[in-house]
Amino acid sequence: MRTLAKKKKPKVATAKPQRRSEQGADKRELILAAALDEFSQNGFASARLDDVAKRANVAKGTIYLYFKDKESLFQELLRTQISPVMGMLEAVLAGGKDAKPVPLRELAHRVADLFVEQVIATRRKDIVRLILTEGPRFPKLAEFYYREVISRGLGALRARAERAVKEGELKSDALVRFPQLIVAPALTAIMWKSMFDKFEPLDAKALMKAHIENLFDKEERQ
Amino acid sequence: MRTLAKKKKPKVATAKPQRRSEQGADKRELILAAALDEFSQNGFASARLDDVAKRANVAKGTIYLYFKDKESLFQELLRTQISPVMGMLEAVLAGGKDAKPVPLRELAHRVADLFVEQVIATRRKDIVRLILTEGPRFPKLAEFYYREVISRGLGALRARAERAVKEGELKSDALVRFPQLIVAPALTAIMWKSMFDKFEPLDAKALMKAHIENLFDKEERQ
DNA sequence: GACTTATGACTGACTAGTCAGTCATAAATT
DNA sequence: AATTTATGACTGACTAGTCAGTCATAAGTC
Repeated sequence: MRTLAKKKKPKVATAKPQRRSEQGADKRELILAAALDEFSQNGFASARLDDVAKRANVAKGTIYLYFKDKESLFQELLRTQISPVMGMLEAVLAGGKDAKPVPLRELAHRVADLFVEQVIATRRKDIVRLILTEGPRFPKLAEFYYREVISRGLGALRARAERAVKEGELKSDALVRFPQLIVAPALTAIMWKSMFDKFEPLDAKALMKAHIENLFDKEERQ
Repeated sequence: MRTLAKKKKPKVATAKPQRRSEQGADKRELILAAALDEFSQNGFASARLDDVAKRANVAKGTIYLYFKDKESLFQELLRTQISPVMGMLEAVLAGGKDAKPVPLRELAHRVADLFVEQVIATRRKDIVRLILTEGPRFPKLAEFYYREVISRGLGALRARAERAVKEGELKSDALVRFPQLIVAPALTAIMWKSMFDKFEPLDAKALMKAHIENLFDKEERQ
């Protein structure tokens, strides 16, 4: 028995694809990509690590050099893949914090565009779907997401909605009480695309646009 | 192999809790109820039929007297539990078909109430969640739902929205193009309740009310 | 710079455990 | 006693996780 095998995670700090097999895209990334495919196709329980390994062109044991077990691989996948989006989201929400205040309506369009382009149109939508579908069975994950993504995102939206009410951009406080209403159609779009798109394709961008116009248009129609 | 086991379904027509063990709620129903618990707690793949049997106070073999296999049990569960709701829904949507036309706004409130009371507040919300989460892995099921529930429901909503536009109740055709927008928050509420309710409880009824007011309120504000 | 030794990333056959589905037998019913 | 309904021990397919061994490369030695 290898006495040190416990906390392995080699190269965690370097991030360089070093030595042996120079084309060597980092194995870790290969495995994560393969895992996304398998998990989003089969769900956590039915996904086989043998298949992940095969897809990543790696032996099964290699997975265990980089991840403690199946669940760690899964959770790490879901955690790491969202942070870039959160970064962008925060940038968008912050934009206009200082100088001229961007109207909430404009902000909503930007957030929607970001979401459509960076999530719904990419494989990240599968990440979101996995969180929605497997979340209830992984309390740690649900808590992480609530803390890091949901409460932050909705908190920011709520703050902007509050300001919009004060400044007269919004007449109703519905969005302050339920900022979820701003993003609800985005979730619906994700679920739709993964189940019903083959029967009736959905234009997510148009959907979000129509939704936001619904929320704001009438405000301005005197 | 029992040659008849294929299309078994004993007593399928009677629907009476008959004979033996007079407290005897029909075994079939017992099994379905237990299955809902296990499946919604663990998902299809991780749910164990041993546990379903235990919960239903029945031997494992008994399950196979009533259902062909695990997947049949699952699919039948999801199919049968929604039809009563569809019945109610159709009643609501038909109400006002003949005499005085109920405004779409009023209709939306009724649909929302129905959904909140009959689905979100009950164990049926778990049925919907299972459909959303497992649907992609059961194409037959997804197709069934699209055909029997989604396209019908959205079709009805779309027709009413069209009329509302013609009659001036709605200024925008957004709801005609995307009737999904009417129900999106309901799905969000279901997902929220199963993942985040313990961190931040959501008042689904108030959410739906705020949403519908958002959609219609401003139309009428001169 | 050739030759030897050391390293550790990588492999995949193997183990131990799980669970859907079966079936010989028993109980209940008619 | 014949038939229907129920039981639960059992089987076999499947898979997460392990670990002894391999080998490409790096480091040390002359």
